[in-house]
Amino acid sequence: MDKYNPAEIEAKWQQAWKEQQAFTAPNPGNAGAADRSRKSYVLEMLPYPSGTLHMGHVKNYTMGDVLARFRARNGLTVFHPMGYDAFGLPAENAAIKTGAHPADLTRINTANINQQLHRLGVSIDWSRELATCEPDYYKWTQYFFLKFFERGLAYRKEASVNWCPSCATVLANEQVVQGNCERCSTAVNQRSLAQWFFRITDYADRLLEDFDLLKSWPERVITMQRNWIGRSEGAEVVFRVADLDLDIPVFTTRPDTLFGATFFLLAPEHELVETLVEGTAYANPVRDYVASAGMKPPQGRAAAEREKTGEFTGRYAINPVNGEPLPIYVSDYVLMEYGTGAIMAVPAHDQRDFEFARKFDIEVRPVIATPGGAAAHGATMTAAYEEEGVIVNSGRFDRMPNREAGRAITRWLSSEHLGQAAVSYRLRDWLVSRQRYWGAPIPIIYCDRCGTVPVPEADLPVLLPDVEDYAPKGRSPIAASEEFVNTACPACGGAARRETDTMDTFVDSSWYFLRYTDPHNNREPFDKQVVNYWMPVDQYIGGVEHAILHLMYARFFTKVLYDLGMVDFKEPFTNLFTQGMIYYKGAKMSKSKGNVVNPDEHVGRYGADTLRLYILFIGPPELDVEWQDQGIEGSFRFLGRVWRFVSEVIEKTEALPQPAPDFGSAAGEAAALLGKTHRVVAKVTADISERFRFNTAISAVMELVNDTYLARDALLADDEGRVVLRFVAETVVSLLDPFTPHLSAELWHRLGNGDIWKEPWPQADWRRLKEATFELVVQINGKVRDRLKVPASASRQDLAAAARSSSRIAVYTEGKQIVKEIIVPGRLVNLVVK
RNA sequence: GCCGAAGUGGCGGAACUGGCAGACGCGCCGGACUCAAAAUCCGGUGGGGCUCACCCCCCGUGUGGGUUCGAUUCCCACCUUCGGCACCA
Repeated sequence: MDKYNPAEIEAKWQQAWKEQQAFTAPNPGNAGAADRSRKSYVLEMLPYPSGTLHMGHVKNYTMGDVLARFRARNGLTVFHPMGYDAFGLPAENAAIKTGAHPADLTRINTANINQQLHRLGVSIDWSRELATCEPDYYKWTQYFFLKFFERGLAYRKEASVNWCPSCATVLANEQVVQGNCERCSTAVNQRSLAQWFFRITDYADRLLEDFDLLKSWPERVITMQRNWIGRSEGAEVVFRVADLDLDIPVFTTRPDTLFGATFFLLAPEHELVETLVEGTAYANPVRDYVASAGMKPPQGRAAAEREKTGEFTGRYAINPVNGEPLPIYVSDYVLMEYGTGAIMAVPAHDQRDFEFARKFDIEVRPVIATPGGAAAHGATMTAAYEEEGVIVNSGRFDRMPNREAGRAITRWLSSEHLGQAAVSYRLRDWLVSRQRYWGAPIPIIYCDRCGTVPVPEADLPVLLPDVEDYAPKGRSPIAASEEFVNTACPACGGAARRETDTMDTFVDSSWYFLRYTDPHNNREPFDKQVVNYWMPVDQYIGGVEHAILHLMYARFFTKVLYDLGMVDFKEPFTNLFTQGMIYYKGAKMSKSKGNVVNPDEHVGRYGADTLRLYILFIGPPELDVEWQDQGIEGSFRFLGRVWRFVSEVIEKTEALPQPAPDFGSAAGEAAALLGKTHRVVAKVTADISERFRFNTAISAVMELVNDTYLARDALLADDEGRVVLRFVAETVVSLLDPFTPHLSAELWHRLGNGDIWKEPWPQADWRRLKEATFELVVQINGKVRDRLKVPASASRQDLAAAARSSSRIAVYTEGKQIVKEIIVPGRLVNLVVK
């Protein structure tokens, strides 16, 4: 018997898969293409090629591979492609440091990751491999930008935007975490710049509605997106400024409190601030206030605990419901980015307004009383009343429940043309410009005569030019390339300049899953029939850190493409699984903390199969788990145990009579082991397909191997036993295949069979699942007092009788009365005694 | 502050619909094999008590209550940890 040598067999089978193109999935119309009802698109989030794969990647790709291999062996045509999210800052920053070209660095890194993925043995259709930084990919990213532009979904505007001083580029709202850059954690500040946006806000309602189309998305991911979109229903109400010919609309979710408004607020950035104070004595203090608000970092301004500040403008806004003049203040707790940048303030029913009113000594006027009681007194209230209640002090709306009053007031405003029902969103348009080098150039040309002109489709791709210096200087490095910038206007032929910003790399990854379906198409981004055949993705797997960013952008992109008639589906990812992180020494693995476990080292020492097995055995895949250095040793030992057991079976069963005898006569230990085998088949199948519980699937196979070792000597004694052992060996090898494909391929072959990845998945024989006897638990008053071996066929009466006649039970029932019997067939009998 | 997830042996974790808590693995202890060691195989391993021959009893799933014949599982309150959002009108 030779020793388990993972290095040797893994190289051998990886070579075999490569030569046979074992995991190539043919497109419709080609030989071997399956009926669409049998397709399964299994996808893991594509890696950013930053040098090497880390353990999170190993977990992600192993999980995807287990599903892909499992589904393939269950008769599905599996589509399992891979690519690289290859544009982005790390390569560019490395280029700045070393002087190498980002393209060269990226090529080295993607090649390395390709090698690592091959060494992991993942069943990828490599014929569809792509990198988002290749011109034949980003040509189509630019093409989509033009399509968005045509539809008015890509637009340029001057706006206050997030600026990361360290990355020297602007960021989308989604890429600012707690006021810091999502990538480098530097504090983000605001700059006013002309930038390109995608109109994702137009799709806010559809992004919300279509959650209904998503199956098995984790609730928390949907909740995070829902909160991020932040839809609020309310009303827009127009206030007129006294003495000036000016109307200012406000958005409110509480039209029911309109009669309680006692002042009015503008955001410091509001365009009418200057108009209100110009030429008055209030001008200078207000201007000073606006200027100081602009200096504050946004996260400081957003602190709820901060004391309210503001400045009176000397002007008054007329409350449309009662004609009352409300003093207009400027305050930085009003955000220009939300609603209209102006609010009516109702201190009695909004805590923020309440704090402001107390500080500036403004009247607090309650208009909602507690449901059965009275309204508070504005002068003595210590906090705003934000609960539901009954309307008071509001003229003819008095005594209405407040929610109903809100609707009635909105209707009245609408009929008087003073306002209407309105919806507001927290979601902002997606800022896609980046002032960096390593990304897809935005295909736009600026002409003095013709204005903003899209690059004609025939001229795509707009190639990224080579430049001398990649260092960020607050504008894109490609702006330094005269050759690139200066061009002819496609409309008039006159001198014009190219846009020099590149696109956010999240644009690249918003459609890569579509390109996989038709990656070599050079006439269009993909063939419509082909994309509709493979899409949507049946199972998407990735980290929860993309809950909002990538997953929302990709959903948006897909909806736009649907509207363009390019795809026939509205959602890209039908099922989503978000994996937990791997911790080490109590913390996330990170280079700066120095607690990184390198996958290559473990593949080198134990082999890929051991690593794959261990990373799934360690715990439930959706939870964060702790990496244990000694734990992987156990997985390696287990595979050695499987290897020795199967090798021994091969030796001892060579001379078996052919054809093999039927199991029908199996009895005793042979029958017990057969039963166990079928139960394990059923459990592993269910754990993989229904629950994603790979850890318990693996432990079930371990149990089977343990049982087999104990029964081995007895079973080797006769032919019938040997036949059973051989069956168990084949089943173990087959069940492990999704987890340890190299080991299984090798042992399956040695057992005298063909290629295991082409074999059907084992089926549990339902007749053998049931055990002949079971252990009946007998409880007295809920405490376990005895266990009895009883036949599985025993009736309820039999169980009760068996329980009562137990000598151990007699001790507890003697001299007492059995007041109740609870009988759970197949499990227990509980006797309640008094 | 609001929303969500999680708290089980020395450690990672299991217990699927309310029914034997601790499967499986790590670690540790003991035995077999060996001149010896490694590897391997077998057994033990929540805490406490006992007439400790493994018979039996008590306690035990973050804390305190509740529902139930019976609760890791359901309900209420609280504590801790981790994620998300956070002056969004």
